[in-house]
Amino acid sequence: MKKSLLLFGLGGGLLIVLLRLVEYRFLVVEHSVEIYGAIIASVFAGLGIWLGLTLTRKKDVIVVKHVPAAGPFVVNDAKRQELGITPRELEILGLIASGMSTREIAGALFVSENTVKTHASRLFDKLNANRRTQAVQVGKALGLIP
Amino acid sequence: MKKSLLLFGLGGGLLIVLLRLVEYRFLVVEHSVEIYGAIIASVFAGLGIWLGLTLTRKKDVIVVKHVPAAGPFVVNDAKRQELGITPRELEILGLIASGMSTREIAGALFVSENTVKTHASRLFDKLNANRRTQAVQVGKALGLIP
DNA sequence: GGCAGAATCACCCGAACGGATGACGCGCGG
DNA sequence: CCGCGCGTCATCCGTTCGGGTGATTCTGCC
Repeated sequence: MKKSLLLFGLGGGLLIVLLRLVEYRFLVVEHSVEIYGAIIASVFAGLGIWLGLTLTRKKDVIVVKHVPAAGPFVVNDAKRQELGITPRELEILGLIASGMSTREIAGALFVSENTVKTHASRLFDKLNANRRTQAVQVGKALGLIP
Repeated sequence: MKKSLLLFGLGGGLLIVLLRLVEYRFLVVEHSVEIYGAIIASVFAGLGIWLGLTLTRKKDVIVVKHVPAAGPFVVNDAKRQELGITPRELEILGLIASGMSTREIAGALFVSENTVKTHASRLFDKLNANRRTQAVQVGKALGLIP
């Protein structure tokens, strides 16, 4: 924090000196005072914002309590069919959401990893996802998984 | 927030006009440019600080969509600290859960991908996860994320 | 004023994942 | 019977992840 203030001060000083040095070269023309002022204003406004942010950061921390969830989950079958997602694919989605890897899923379902990958690919396609985490997120949003 | 910006702009404009009006009355003396600049700098630095503060206070306005009886979510801070998970790591967890890739997260937080990877690694460590989907699942189970 | 915890960034490597494509078998309905 | 949807399996290739290590800067706190 001290460093921030120091930098701010130095920056300000430097800017003023700098502007002073060039004022008769580029800036002092008819009515240039406004321009000069505007530049200083902009720069210092920016610096001020930065300083304000730097000085006051670190304060979030939210408190809370846990929310017990809703009733028993039922799949949104309408949505499922609407998107053309097959039961098997939905099954894979569930397992993905539970944090399992492709290999683990293959093992659990007694199929090859390639098969799981294929299902997953088609699933991602139908969900407009290209990452499994994204697929999970979308799946939840659509009520396909708990 | 829009209002803040508006006020800021208006204030700035007014100040410039004001300074312009009085510049030949009180300020234009020998070497007054520095004084003029310093005043503007100070004022705008102050304004910037204020703006920065105003703009960034209160920023958690998450969603909570169509879920039936679930109250607004709040982090299980006890659990967080118990596991030694830092706020930053928790932030990364949230973004991961929302389906973002490492690269996207890096872009969103204005840090390098390496940094995100480091946070994620430590996070997985603390959550005993070795896949991001697993981390998400565990995180949800512990009430760290919605 | 210095130490401990964070946050930041970097590089490497092997494993996992995602995308594209092709193929085969099976059951069901026209 | 033939097509179609579904489930199954495969290979290739490029990208992303995860894990390991190390280093530097801030920042909070005693």
